[in-house]
Amino acid sequence: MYLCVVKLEEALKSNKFKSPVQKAGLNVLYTAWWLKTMSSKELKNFDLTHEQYNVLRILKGKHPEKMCVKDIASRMIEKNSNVPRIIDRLNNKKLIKRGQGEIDGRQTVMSLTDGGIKVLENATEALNQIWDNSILISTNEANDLNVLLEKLRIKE
Amino acid sequence: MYLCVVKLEEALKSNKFKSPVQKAGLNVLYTAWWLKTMSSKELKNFDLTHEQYNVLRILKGKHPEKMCVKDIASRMIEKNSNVPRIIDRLNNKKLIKRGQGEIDGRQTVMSLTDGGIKVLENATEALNQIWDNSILISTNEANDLNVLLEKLRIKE
DNA sequence: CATTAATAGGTGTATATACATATAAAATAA
DNA sequence: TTATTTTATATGTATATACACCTATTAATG
Repeated sequence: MYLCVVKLEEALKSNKFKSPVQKAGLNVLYTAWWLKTMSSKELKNFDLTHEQYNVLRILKGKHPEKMCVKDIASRMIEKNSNVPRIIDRLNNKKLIKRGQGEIDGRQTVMSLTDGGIKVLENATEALNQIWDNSILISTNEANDLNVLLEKLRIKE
Repeated sequence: MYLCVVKLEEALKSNKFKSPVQKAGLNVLYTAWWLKTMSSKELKNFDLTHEQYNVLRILKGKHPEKMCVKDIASRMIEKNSNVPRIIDRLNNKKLIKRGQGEIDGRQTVMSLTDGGIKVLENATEALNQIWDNSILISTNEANDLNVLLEKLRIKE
């Protein structure tokens, strides 16, 4: 199974990398796909996509305060996510409630419903378990990884 | 601009991470988005998406040999890519030519056209330059990153 | 105040992802 | 050889991404 492949060379059936730096970039892309696929499989049990889960998690951070679309968007991992449409789907499933902003009439504001909180809690527990069981690096290694990834993203 | 944000805490406007390991996972996801967005902006100049470029690059690896859909799919970074449809678009743009497999009649086989080679070369040059200018880690750091990412993907 | 500019969000389109199902050819078993 | 299973690919659908453009407000400016 693809999810168990370790070496990037095996995963991409290639060992022609321009440089260790290019390989690291491809390795980040592949690892992200690996993480996302693993998470999505679990979230499917809760009828959630990765992005829908992400919006619920963000709303939880301010609960019971309401948040507007822009605030949510700025906290998404993938910044080009189309939040209004993800919101639509969560609203259809009654996991959030949505209304007009009272101070600023342009804003659409939303907050979790009780059902949304419940689903989020269960999904989070399942997801944490999957990550704990599947990501077997040590805390020190995780810290090193965080340093390197942030170094990678530095632009002068 | 988002693309210049360094710290994950800033990027996600959050500093509530369950653990360094969880943060590392989110960091991988965010860094992948960062890399993809940067690359896509450049590829747009060549009327290519990231995935279309990926297929061209894979075909180049065997050129002038033909490759079938399955072979291409197995080399994609994102394994759930729907290769037949990406192929369709490359074929419409005449960057590849497509035909029936001669040995195995089920297969669709394709290879780069001269135009495809040209576009790929130009896009690759531009992309390499962007990566070289934007990813400023050292070779040693890249090697460390590769080790850590592969460690992260180990399942028992 | 009236006009103009900026902002928040909605909507449309092309492409991609994730996954289920369909179809035809090939491999295998009976 | 015929029937069955497997394999390679195509296709359909729901959701997401990336981005352009539209509308309603709010903010800024003369």
